Amino acid sequence: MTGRPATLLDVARVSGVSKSTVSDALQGTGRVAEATRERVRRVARELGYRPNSAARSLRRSSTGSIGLRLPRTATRLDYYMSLAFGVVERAQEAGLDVMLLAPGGSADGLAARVDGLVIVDPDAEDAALPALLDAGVPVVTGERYPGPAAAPHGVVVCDTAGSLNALLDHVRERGARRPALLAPDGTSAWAVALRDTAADWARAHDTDVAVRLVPFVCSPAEAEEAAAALLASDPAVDAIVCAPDGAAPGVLRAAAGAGRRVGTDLPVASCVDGAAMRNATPPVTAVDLDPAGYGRACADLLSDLLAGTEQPGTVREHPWEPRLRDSTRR
Amino acid sequence: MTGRPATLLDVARVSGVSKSTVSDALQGTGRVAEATRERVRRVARELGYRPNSAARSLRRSSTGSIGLRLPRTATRLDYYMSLAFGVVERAQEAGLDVMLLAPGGSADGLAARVDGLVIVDPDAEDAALPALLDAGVPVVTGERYPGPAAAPHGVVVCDTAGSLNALLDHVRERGARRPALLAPDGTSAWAVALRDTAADWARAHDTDVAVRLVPFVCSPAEAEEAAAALLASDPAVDAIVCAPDGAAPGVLRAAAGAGRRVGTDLPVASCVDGAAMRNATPPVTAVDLDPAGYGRACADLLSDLLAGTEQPGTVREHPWEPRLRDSTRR
DNA sequence: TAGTCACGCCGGAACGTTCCGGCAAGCAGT
DNA sequence: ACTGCTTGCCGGAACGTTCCGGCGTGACTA
Repeated sequence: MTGRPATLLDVARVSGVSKSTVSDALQGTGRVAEATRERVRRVARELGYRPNSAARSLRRSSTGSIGLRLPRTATRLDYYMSLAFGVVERAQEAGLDVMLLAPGGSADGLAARVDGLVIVDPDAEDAALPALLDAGVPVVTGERYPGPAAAPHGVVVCDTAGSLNALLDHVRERGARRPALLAPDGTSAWAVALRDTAADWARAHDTDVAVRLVPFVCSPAEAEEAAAALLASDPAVDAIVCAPDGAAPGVLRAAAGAGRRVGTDLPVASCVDGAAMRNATPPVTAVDLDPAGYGRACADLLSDLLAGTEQPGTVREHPWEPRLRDSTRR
Repeated sequence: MTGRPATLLDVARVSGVSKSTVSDALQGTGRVAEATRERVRRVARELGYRPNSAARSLRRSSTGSIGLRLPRTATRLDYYMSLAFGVVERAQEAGLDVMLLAPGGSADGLAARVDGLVIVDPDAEDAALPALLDAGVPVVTGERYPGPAAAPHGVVVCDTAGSLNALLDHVRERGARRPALLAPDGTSAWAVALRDTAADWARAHDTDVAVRLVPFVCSPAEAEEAAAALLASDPAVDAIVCAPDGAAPGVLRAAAGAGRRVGTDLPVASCVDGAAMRNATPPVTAVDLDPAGYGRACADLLSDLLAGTEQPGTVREHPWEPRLRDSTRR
């Protein structure tokens, strides 16, 4: 039982065949009589045989693992954690291990240790990304890479425009005629898409959407200030949609401060769901980005790419789901 | 530049020595003239040589990577994410890769793929843990393992009792004479330590600490209900310390509902810091468990164990830090 | 009866590294 | 000049797997 682990050769000796046959029997490759295959399997099980992954990697020149790189961000950590678990689960189904990469770390010799890479929310500012994208292994990014480097082999995107439209339509249905958007500043793909979408929606509905910029990583205090200024300068605003997570609680406070009742005369919604939305008073309507599913989708695409069952350059879309809560209920 | 990656043999050929010498030169092992060593290093750099980790693992029979297992918990995800990054950073310094393990997954053949394991907040209910602890590789747990299995080779603990005492002392300094504790139910090591500590502190200060049980994973709504009941049934309570994260916002709401002013006549503090504490109104005094540092400490102990510079059975303590905020300010 | 073919299995060579034993040359001490 | 030691380097064997070519056997065909 204990002692040095059983090798292919041990199994071969015990079951009275050659190591090649054992390998074939266990892998399902080559030509092996069904009876032999069964016997070998049984012996392997009895000896507790575990293939040595290092030897296998060496021979196959593939490591059986993928790298996962997450952004180092103060907020949204729980979102990324769920996403990471999604990646791990899907990867495991494909027999792949997941290596967690340091958010700041370099690509140093990484290509030799992973078969592929999942990079979540790639940032144009991240100096290590070009090297990672060029590491010689398939790369899937979660959201598009806005930076200057080779395009990844696969991308999984979320329909930012669609979800913001849905939110705006929703508050309009609730009677809002002049919704406002607390949008993130900066030139990230997400921020730009949000602002464009708000403008398009306003045009389509022949109205205005007041856009107030807040920091990309937005504390409730900053959001409160922005929302308070918004409500003070433009009292006609009759709904607030806020984009960065962490912003909604601040908006709620600003609304209370301005004497507006959230849900009844001021619907509030958020583009990003999370514990803070569910637990706010009142709970805030939000778009659920399904981080675990998103992670699964990334790993899924990467494993298809690795298996060759999907073309490089593929872009897949991951669905979102509105969560309607009291903050937009009359 | 591109093409198949350079091997030891390539470097050897170019620099005119044998592969053994190249290996020795690059590893710093064996006896190599300084001039030769320098030349080999230069050639290796020029050829872009990266050691093949599979081959190295095979030969050394060590994989160069450790496994990280996190609990699957709805709350505290951001805490665990920071912790994970801490593990990765420290592991990287030791030249180790970190494999993220699926929270639910089994130990299946894992020992063959990692040199060691970090298991965070091991749960007695977790059926896979005994197998993991017995996987044949060194294991470090973050917090003690309360279950029935071999003890891990290393443990990093946080001084729960000390931090709760500090919090109770702090509110007492602020004038509280009859503090209450919202404690987690269940028999986890943490929950038990908290309740015992509260009893000890009460005895030492010749007073009572009203203890109200809330779920281990506690939503603000549940905490609000518990706190409201507490304040209603025992109006003499003049401070509330809450243990599970996520509870404090509910306590704040309950206090407002009972007409108490947090910070002035009702200090509130939390045993676990987080974004929700910092961003609450008022911000809540809490114990900062420094998750990233905690993760580093776990990886640090494991790497010492792997290097043989630390004895199996070692228990190390990770320091905590009080964060005093307005919720306990007069 | 000979030729052909599929089947079942085997041997050996890789994969790229580390590590051990050994060998030649140089140098000091007898 | 012989011994003994150190220095610098090398060859080869191992690690455990996969994969390719090949070989004997029996069945089927002509």
